[in-house]
Amino acid sequence: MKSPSQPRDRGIPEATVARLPLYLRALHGMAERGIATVSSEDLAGAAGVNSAKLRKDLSHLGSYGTRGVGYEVEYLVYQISRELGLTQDWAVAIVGVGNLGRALANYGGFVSRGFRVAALVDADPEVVGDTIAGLNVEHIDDLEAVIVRRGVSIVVLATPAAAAQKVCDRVIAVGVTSILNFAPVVLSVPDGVDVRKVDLSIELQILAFHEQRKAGGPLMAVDGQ
Amino acid sequence: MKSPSQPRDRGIPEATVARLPLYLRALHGMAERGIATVSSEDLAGAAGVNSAKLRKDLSHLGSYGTRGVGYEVEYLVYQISRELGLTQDWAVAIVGVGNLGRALANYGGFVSRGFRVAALVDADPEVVGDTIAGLNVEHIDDLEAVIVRRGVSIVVLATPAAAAQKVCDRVIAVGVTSILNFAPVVLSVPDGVDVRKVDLSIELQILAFHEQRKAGGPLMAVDGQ
DNA sequence: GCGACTTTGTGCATCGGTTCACAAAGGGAT
DNA sequence: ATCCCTTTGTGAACCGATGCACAAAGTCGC
Repeated sequence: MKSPSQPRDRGIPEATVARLPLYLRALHGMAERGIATVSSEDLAGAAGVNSAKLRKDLSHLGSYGTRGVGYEVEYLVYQISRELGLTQDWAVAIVGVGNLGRALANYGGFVSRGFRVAALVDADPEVVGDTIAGLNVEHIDDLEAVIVRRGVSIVVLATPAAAAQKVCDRVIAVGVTSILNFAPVVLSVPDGVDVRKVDLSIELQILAFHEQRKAGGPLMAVDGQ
Repeated sequence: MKSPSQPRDRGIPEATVARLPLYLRALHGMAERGIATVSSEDLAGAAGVNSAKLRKDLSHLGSYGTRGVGYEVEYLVYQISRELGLTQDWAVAIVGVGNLGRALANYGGFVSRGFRVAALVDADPEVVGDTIAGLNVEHIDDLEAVIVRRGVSIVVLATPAAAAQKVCDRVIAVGVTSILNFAPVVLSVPDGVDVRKVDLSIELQILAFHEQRKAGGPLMAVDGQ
């Protein structure tokens, strides 16, 4: 009783969602090299995952493969893009134009498909008014107005830790529900708001942990207790 | 028959390892504010996790709490730091000094404790020889020599996608087993090498997915098939 | 010194995610 | 038209992580 070739399941597992962009990237590469169809085995290889997992992931979107053949690259690109919401474009605001914010603004790669940096905002009068990556840096006092005027729906927080929660509260107050946080703080947000965090320091610490393990475990402390 | 107050379990769950830096950050904040002891409830709150989870995480390191009281902040900071390997300092090399690499080099915050940027490497003759964040940028041809000479054990890849795998192979060849990858590619590495990846584009795509859901699900395509 | 109170550490049930392994489905050759 | 080969889609077992709920352990006041 299931209609075939239709996205049916509204509830896609979070782990699957996190991998879809990976598949999409691999597929884009294949499309560029003129590959028309791909098997789950090959695509999984390119994305660095297990083929069974890939098939199960894709099965959550619908039945888009052909048994005995594989998946049509272009079609799959479209389906995944649509599922991820990349067929529309998203206006992103970057708040905090320090080292990192500036790098993000200039880093063309990450706004490749579907995303557009629509505003830069900072508190430092020294940088407000500057043009970075073709955009005028606006003052933090105008935060709400800028968000609304530019139709921003995703905010990237690249402020100092101390300012992040405040900015976060303000953008949520004007309806933003998606935040990418680079500040090293745990943001507290109401239900319905998604926060993803990127913390370089944490990543390094995790690496250090494993590195230490490989080097022979935590040093046995000489002190008895 | 278990010795109390000793780190006993050599196998700490990966999920726990990923949260330890979070606890550590919260604890540092508390130490600075002069808080001497903290309950699992409070610490969990500050780290944004459930208190049962926090207690179970800490229990993997040993029995460092006092029932009826809580955890001693300074002591716990030390134990977690030691477990994560932050009592020694780690020399980090940043390969690729473009927008992002430069921002990372200048971003003092993330090298706060235990980490030290020991080398910057790039392929562009234009930037080789420049001084960034007090460090001389060295040429990619000298990559291996620099890694060895400076005792680098963690490499941060901030190169263009096309160059990442090559650099990765080379640093692994001279013994590096911990890599933090910012390039949007899936690195293939031998067993025993840890790679963690940070991909801004992927994070945005995940946010877009949820944002679209909130806005009423993927648009029902008008075309029948 | 004792009892009430607080908070840890953990056994257990549960859940989401991964992996295996195979039946079902399609394509292509003869 | 039929058979064989390839590859998908998925049922089911497994595995790690989560969260509840409580006994054990310790503190503090009297």
